[in-house]
Amino acid sequence: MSQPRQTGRRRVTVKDLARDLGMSVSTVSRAFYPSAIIAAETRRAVLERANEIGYRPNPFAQSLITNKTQIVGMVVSDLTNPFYPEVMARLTSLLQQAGMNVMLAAADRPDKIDEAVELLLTYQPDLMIVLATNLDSHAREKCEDAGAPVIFFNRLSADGLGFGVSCDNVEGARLAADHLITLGHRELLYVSAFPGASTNIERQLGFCQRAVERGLAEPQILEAGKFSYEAGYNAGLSLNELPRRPDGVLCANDILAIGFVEALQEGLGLSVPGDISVIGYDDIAMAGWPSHRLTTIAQPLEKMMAATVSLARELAAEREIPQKILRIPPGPLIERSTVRDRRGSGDI
Amino acid sequence: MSQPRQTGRRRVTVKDLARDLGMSVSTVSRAFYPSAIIAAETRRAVLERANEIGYRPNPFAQSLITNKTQIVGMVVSDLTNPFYPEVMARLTSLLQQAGMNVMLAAADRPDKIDEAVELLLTYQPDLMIVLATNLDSHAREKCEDAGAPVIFFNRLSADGLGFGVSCDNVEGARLAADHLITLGHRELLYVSAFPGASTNIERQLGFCQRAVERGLAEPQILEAGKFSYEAGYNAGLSLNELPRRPDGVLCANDILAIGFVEALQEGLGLSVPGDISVIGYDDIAMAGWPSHRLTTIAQPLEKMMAATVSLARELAAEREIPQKILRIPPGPLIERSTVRDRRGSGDI
DNA sequence: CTGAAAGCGCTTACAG
DNA sequence: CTGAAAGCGCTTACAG
Repeated sequence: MSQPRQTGRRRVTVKDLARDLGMSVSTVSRAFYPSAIIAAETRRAVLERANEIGYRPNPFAQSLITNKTQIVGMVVSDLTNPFYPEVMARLTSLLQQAGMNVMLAAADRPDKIDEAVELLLTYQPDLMIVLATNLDSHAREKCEDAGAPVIFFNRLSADGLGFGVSCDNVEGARLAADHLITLGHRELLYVSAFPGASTNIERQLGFCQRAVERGLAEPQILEAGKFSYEAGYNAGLSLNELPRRPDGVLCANDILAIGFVEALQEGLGLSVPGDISVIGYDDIAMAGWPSHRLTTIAQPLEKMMAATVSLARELAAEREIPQKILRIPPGPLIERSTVRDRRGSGDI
Repeated sequence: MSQPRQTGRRRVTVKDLARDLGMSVSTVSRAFYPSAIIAAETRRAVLERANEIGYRPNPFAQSLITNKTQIVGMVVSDLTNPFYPEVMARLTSLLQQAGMNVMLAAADRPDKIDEAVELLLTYQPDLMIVLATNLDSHAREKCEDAGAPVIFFNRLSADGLGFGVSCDNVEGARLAADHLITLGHRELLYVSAFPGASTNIERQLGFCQRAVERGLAEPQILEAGKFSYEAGYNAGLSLNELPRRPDGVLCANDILAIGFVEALQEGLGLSVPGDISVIGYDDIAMAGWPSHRLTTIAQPLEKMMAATVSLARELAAEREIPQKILRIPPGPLIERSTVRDRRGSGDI
């Protein structure tokens, strides 16, 4: 049963299959390329027999010639935000169904991501997908020089170059502002995460913009610094340092919001939504748990992933594609229990 | 700046480097193999120049000859348990530092994992690591036949074959039982997750075993069915169907415990630890959040990962290694706020 | 210690 | 439509 590993039966090659079929290797090889010129009957025979004896072209040998690897590199760094692991698994699964394989580049510290990418590049991925972190322009250029265009998922490259798939965060944040304002909130706050992240920038922009459009003062900003539970918690603890006590807040994302709310409740003894209303962004599974019941803006995840996969297919086919940013409309606002109706509660 | 992709500068090859140095390709090639026979000075010169002009051996061409790919396949399925994403990222990072690259096989449904593995196998990984899911014996054999031994992380193969790295779950669960019993709990319950998972089986075993050793009745068992928040929540809701009301419970893992506790509190209006004490297993970050403050048995994660990486290195070096299971002693019991001292509270 | 040559498993002009 | 040949970028006996 479990033979010594060495002995593992030798992989079957084109030669074996060709001999078996009494054909040349050229012909056999052609059967695997839909656009190759070969008799239909011959192709059928080859494919059938290949299946029987378990032949699959060796992708390494293939890529030596075609310069395509069917490998997509996935760059991740901080998987602490529960939004990403699921995306990662689903995306990988979809990509595999499309015949591509994903290779990972990971680093504990964002500044060490460069090395990881470099190693990955060695395998000449057809393209890269960046998740849960960012790539500086230098690293992005390195990828492109190596022939691998990069797709930024749920975030844009700082310099606006590269491909991108993300939802309309400005619009999503406006939804949040509208919800709060309509329900009578008058003193708004935005809890900011990593200041350089496009998602953060856009959400802040949409939220503030909509607030002044509707006649409120410019919302206050609290810098949490990162998209994490801890950052949200610490931000919550520092609420009292703000010049004015807010009654409605949008956090840069759900995990931040969850930490923020807990700090308000446990640390400051405030009630959410009694004293303050809080909205998140993403609609991660946890946001629906009884312990959080966080009102939030959903991400159009299915559409974002589908867009990413179809972009990946195009890119892998090496059609010359101009860089572009795909914008998906934001998901709806999901009402749960962290926002209260403050109309007629005695404010102006 | 951003030239058309086609034009990307051609990758530099051994030939280029050899010509540049005025040496043969054989010599240049040898410089990259520590065990190859080559003059020290020659090697230095080659390596230095390679670095300057950015030459790296093409791993595809290499593997065609060496039959080693430096690729480790990572099989994942359900990333819903927060225990795994971090392991995945850290492990990948460590493996990369050791010069290996990880390729992912993912599936939404566990029963579709086979296809994903098959596709991955095409790239002839040197070994496989199975995370957050299981592989049936058939799939495992397929991997081994393809020359890729498999390491099960935090779980054992159902048939006990393959390599494994996991903590001593029996011992960990005994710790939990001891803690509960010493603090005066008398009616114990084990909340079981996926019945076939070795972790689940071992934890149940250790817990029950220790309880009867210390003179208690055999603990009751509640079947949650999966390692997930939802499963734990539903199990919690069905607490009243148990013949006897437990006062101390061990859940198969943290995420299950968190769901379980929330159901008790929100659904049944019980107090934890007032009415019932609950212990988890893993010590995921979330267990320490103010909203949960879950008492739990920590996993010796660092050691488990280090053991996995060193096993991976051995396996990649193709030394003939007999299959073995690495057992790490469990981490300590972390006391937080879901267990109460019941001594002298009026029981027997 | 170094170089010329064969060969890994494939694809793809080039003839026929 | 099919086959023989060259070649992708490497490594590794084999001579020297």
